[in-house]
Amino acid sequence: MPTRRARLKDVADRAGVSPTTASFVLNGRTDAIPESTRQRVLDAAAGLNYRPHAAARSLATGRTRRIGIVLNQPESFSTRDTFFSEILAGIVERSTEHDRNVLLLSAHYPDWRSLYADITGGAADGVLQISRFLHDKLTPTLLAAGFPVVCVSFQLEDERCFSVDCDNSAGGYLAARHLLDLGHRRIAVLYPGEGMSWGAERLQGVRRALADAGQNGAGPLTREWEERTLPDPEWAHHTARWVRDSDPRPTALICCDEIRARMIAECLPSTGLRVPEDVSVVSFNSTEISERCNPPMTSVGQPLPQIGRAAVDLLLARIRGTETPERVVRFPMQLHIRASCSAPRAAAVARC
Amino acid sequence: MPTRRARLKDVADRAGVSPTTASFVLNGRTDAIPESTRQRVLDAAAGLNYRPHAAARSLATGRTRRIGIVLNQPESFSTRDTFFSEILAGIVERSTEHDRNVLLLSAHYPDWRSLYADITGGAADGVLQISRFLHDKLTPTLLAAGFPVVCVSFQLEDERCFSVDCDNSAGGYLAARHLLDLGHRRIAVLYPGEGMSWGAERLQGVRRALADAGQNGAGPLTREWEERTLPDPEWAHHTARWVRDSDPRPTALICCDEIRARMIAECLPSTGLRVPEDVSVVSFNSTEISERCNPPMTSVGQPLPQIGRAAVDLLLARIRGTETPERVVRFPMQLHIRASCSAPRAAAVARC
DNA sequence: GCGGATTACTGACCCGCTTTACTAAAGCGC
DNA sequence: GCGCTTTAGTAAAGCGGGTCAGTAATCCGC
Repeated sequence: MPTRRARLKDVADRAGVSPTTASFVLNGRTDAIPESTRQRVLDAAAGLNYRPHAAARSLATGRTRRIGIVLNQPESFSTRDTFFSEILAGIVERSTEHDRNVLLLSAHYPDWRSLYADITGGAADGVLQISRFLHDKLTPTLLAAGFPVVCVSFQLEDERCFSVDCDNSAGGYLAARHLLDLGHRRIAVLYPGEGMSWGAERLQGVRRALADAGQNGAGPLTREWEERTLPDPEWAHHTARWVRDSDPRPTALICCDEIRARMIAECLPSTGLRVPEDVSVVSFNSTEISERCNPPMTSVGQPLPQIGRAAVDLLLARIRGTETPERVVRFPMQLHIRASCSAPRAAAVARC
Repeated sequence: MPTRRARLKDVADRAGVSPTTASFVLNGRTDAIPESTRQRVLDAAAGLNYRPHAAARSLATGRTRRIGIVLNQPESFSTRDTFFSEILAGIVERSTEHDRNVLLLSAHYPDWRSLYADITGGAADGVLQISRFLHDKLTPTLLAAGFPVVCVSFQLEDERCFSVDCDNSAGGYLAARHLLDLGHRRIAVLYPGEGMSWGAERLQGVRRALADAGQNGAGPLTREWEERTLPDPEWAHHTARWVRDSDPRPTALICCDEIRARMIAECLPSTGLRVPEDVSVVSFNSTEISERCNPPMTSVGQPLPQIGRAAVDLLLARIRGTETPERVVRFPMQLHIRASCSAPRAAAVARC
C-alpha cells in the first residue's frame, strides 16, 4: 500500500516548523535560520524522500526546471545517422547535472502557434534547436518575445539568437588541406543552399585553403543542393553524373553532409568512377556511418556530445539572464582520415 | 513588446462568461452549454492563442500530459546505432498525436529514489523504459506503487509490467531457417545472460527451427555474454577465437545483438575466417549499422518506429486505466537478407 | 400563477509551493 | 526595565486552472 507522496507540509510537520520555514531551508535561503532547525528540516525531508511537486513549484515560481528541444521535423530522428543522438546524449547528461529535465517538443504540432503557446506557457524555461533545417516562424517569434533560445550546430542571423556551433570554416580548411597534401588540385564542393550557415562557412574554408596553397585561380568547383530537401537517391545519381561529366573532372569531392556524401560514394562506381582510385571523397560529421561504411570515409567531425553540453550551459546562462562572453560558442572540428581518399592518379593530375 | 500570456480568465472575460464556464467549454464538458456560448468561448480562446498553463493544469488535475522515458544509462544514446532514435521517433510522433509531450529522464540522477520521487511527483503520468539492460530498483518500485510503466522492446517478469516487444522466438526461427536453407548444419548462437528476455526467446526460436528441420540432435552451439556489459573489443576477440577453435567449427553464427555481431564480423578475418565464405553471420535489429557495414549484414529486424508508437498507445491506456487486451503487445520480426551469409563450403559441410 | 424541473451559469475552494509582510521573543545598551 | 535591534519564525496571499455545490432565470404542466 504505497503511501501518499510527501508534501512540503508533511516535512514541516515532521520537523515541527511551518511550511514557510521548511521552504526557506530547502531552497537554501539564508534568512537567519539556525543550524539546528535547518538540520531538522533536512532530516525530515530525507526521511520522507521528499521532492517538491514539479507543477506546484512551477506555478509558484514561473520556472519549470525543464529545457525543451524543438524538433523541426520527424527527420531529426529518423535521419539514419547518430548525429542527433550524440548531441542529445550530451544535452541529457549536462541537464541532469544541473538538475534539469529535458522535454522533447515535436514538429508534428498542429501549428506553430500552439507550439509557441505551449513553450512560453510552462513547458520549458528555454529551448534548444537542433537542426540542419531552419524553422520558419517559431524561432523568430520566440526570440522576439525574449524567450531563451539556443541553436545547436547551426546559426540564425538574428542578433538575439545564441548558438553553439563548430568552426566550420576551419573544418573546410582541414578537408581541403588534406586533399591538397595528397596531391589533388581539382576539388569539387557540394554544399547546401543559402539558408545553412555551415554550408557557406565550410566552402569558405575550402577556398581559403586553396588560396593559401596558391590555387587561387579557378577556386573549387561547386554545386549547391536545395536547402530544406532531404537527400534522395535521385539527387545522388544526378550529382554523381555531374562529377563524371565535369570537364576537367575533379579528382576529389568535399561533401558538406554525411549522408549525401555516403550516397554519392555509393553512386559513383555506377558512373565508372571508383572511390578513392578515381575520386577521393571527404564528408562532414564523422558519425557511425562514415566509420563503418565501405570504404570507411574520411570525414571532418564535430565533438557532438560536447556541443550538446555547451548548449545546455549557454541556455541556462540565458535563462538566468547571466551575461555570456559570446553569442556563438565555437568548437574545433577534427579530421578523421579513413580510406575514401588517396593520391590522384598521375593521368588525372597531368590533365589539370 | 510581447503581451502577457493569455490566461483562462482573459478568455472568459473576452467571451463574457466566468472562468468556470470557459473551463467547461475548453475541456469539452457537456454541462448544458448552449452552442452560442460555446462558440464565443472557443473564438475567444483562438483569438488569444490560448493554451492552458501546463503547471497550473497539472496542479489542479494531477495529470501532466507528459510521458516520461527512463534512460537506464548514458549508453542508451551513445550506443552507436540508431536503435534508440528509431524507437524514439515513433514515440515522439505518437505522443504528439495524442497531445502529449515527451520527457527524458536520465540515469545520471544522483540516486534512483530521487528519480522515483520526481517521476511520481509530477514529472510524467507514466513512463516508458527502453533498454537492453534491466533496471534494478526503480521499475519494481514504480510498479509496486501502481505507477504506469511500459517496457519497450524487452520484458520484465513482473505481472504488473506491460510491454511492447517483438516476436523474438519467431525472429530466431527466421534466422535459423535462413541458414538451414542455405545448407548450414552447425550453427552457433551468441546471446546475453539470463536477465534479457529476448536472448532466451531468440535462442528458443533457433532451437525450434533446428528441431523442425530434424536437427534436434546436438542443437546449436551456444555462448552467453554477461548481462549488463557493454560490448568491447576484447569480448569480440575472445569470441571470434572461440568460434575458430570450436570443434566441429560452426559454419554460421547468429548473434542476438547488432553491435556485437558487427564486432565479431570485424574480428573473424584476423583469426583466419572470412565472412561469409568461412562463417556466415546473422544479426538482430537491422538498423543502419547492419545495412551499411562491409559486408552488409543479414539481420532480423524489428519495426522500431511502430514499436515506439504502440508503446505510447499502451502506456496511455494504462494511464487512463483502460482495460487492455494483453499485457504484452507483440510485433513480427522481419528477415533482411544481405551479404554476410552464403552457403557453407563443401569441406565444412562434409566435416559435419 | 404556483411548484418543480430544467437550463445556463457562477462563487469559492483546492491543488502544493513560494514569498511578502508581519510578529513574538530574545538580546542589548544604558 | 525601557526602547531598539536582531533572531526565529509564521500567516496569508497568490500562481492558473479545475470542479463541486449552488443559484437565478426560464420553462412546463395543470
